[in-house]
Amino acid sequence: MTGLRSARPPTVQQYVLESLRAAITTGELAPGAPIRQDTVAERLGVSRVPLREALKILEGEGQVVYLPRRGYIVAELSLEDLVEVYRIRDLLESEAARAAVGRLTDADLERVAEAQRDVEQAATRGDLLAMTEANRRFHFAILGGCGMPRLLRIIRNLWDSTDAYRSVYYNTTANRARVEREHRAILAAVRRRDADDLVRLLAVHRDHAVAALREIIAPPDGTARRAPSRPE
Amino acid sequence: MTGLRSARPPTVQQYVLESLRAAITTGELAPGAPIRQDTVAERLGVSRVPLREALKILEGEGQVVYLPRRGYIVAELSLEDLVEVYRIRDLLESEAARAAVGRLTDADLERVAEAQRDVEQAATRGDLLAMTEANRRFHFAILGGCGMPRLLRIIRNLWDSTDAYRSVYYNTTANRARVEREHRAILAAVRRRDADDLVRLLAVHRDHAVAALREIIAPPDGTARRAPSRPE
DNA sequence: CATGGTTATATTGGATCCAATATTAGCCGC
DNA sequence: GCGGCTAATATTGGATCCAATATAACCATG
Repeated sequence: MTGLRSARPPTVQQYVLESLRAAITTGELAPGAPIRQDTVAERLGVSRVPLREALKILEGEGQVVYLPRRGYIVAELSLEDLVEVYRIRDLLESEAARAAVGRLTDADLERVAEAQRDVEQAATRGDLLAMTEANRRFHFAILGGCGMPRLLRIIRNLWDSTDAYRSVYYNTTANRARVEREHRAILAAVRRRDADDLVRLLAVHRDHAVAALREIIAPPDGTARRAPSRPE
Repeated sequence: MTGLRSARPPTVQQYVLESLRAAITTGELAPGAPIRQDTVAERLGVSRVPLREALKILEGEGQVVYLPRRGYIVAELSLEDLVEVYRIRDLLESEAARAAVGRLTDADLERVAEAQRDVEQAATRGDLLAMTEANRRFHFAILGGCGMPRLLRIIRNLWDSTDAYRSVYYNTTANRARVEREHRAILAAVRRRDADDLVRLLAVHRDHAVAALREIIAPPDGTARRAPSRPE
C-alpha cells in the first residue's frame, strides 16, 4: 500500500520552497530569469507571503539573488562560477568522505548499493530526472556518514546551486556510461574502506563532470554560448 | 539638498536583518532562545512581515532554526559544532589564503595593516565590539583577495555562525595579546607572499581560538557549563 | 530623428486582519 | 496526589489590502 506517501508539507511555505527548488532543477525557472511573484503565486495557488518567505530562504542559500524593489532572479552561474563550486566541493567532499569511510554501517552500504542500482536502472530507461535523484542519493549515502551536519549542509547547498546545470551532463550516453563505471569503482573503494582511493575516485568523478560542463557551456568552437535556455 | 550620501534608508527587511545579526552577535538574542515575533517586531517598530522575511534569510544561512508552527530559535552550537565549524574554516580559509596571497595589491595590504592597527587600538581601549569588528576586517582583507566570491560567502557564513561565541575569546588580556602577536606574524607572511607560512599561521591562529573556546565552554573542572548567557 | 520629461502601468514592500495550531491553565476522575 | 481531558490563551501562518517604487508608454520639443 502506498498509503500516505510524500504527504504534503505542514506549511505552505515549505510546499512553495520545494516547488521552487524543483522548478529550478528542471529548468522551468531558468538561471537569470526574473521571478514574477504574482505569476508564480497564482500558479501554485497560494498568496505571495509564503512565496516571498520561500524566496528568502533561497536567497540565504544563494540560489536566487535579490534586487531590492526590483525582485528576485534565479542565480546565474558562469563557467568560472561552476569551476569555483566544484573546487569548493573538492575540498569539502574529500573531508566528508574521509570522515565517513570508517563510520559507514552495513545498512549504509546497502543504501549506497541500492542508490547505485537505481542510477543504472534510470540510465537504461533514459529517465534523467530519476537519474539525477538517484545519483544524489548515491553520493550523500556515502558522505552522510561523516557525522558533520554543517559540512553536509554546505555540500548539499553546493549541489543545489548547480542542479540547473547537472542534467545536461547526463544527456549523452557516453557520460552516463562513465558515471556507471565510476560509481562502481567508488562503491568498491567504500566497501574496502580505502579512504585515499575513495577521495581520489571522487575527485576524478567531479573532474569529468566539470570537464563536460566546460565543453557544453563554453566549447572551443563556440557552437553553444549560454546555459540551457528553456522556453516556456 | 543635504549631502546625497549613498546611506539612504534601505528596505525595512534589510534594516531588520542587520538588527537581528547585531542582536545575535552581541548576545541580546542568546543561542537557543526563542524569537517572539510580536515582541521583536514591536521593539524594532515594524510589522511582522519584514521580520519573518529576515528570519528566513537567517534560516537559509543556518543562523536560526525554524520549527513549523512553533517559531524560530537562535541556532545553538555545542562544542562539537564549534569544532566542526573551525574544521571547515580550516579547509576553506587555507584555500582562500593560498589563492589570495599572490593577488593582493598594495592597496589591499594597506587595508590589512590598517585593520591590524585598529585591532590593537581597540584592544588597548578594551573595546571588545570594535575589536571583533576590526579582527574580522583584518582577516577578510586578506582572504578577500582570493577572487572566489562563493568561497568567501561560505566563510563569511561560518564566521557569522560563531559570532555569538567569539567575544568570550577576547575577554582575557592573555588572549588579546596572543591575537596581536599572531596577527603581526600573519601580516608579515602576507607581505612576504609566503603562502605556506601564511596557511600555517592561520591554522595555529584558529587552533588557539578553538582551544580557548573549549576551555570556556567545556572546561575540565566544569566551572562553567554553557554558552555565554547574557542577561538583559 | 533623437531626446528628455511626464504620465500610466506593473510589480514589489509592508501593514493589518483572520485562521490554524501550539501552549498553558484549569478541572475532573481515579 | 497524579494523569489525562478540556477550555482559554498565546503565537504563528497566510491572505488581502494599500503604499512605494520601478518600468514602460507616450508625447512634446529641440
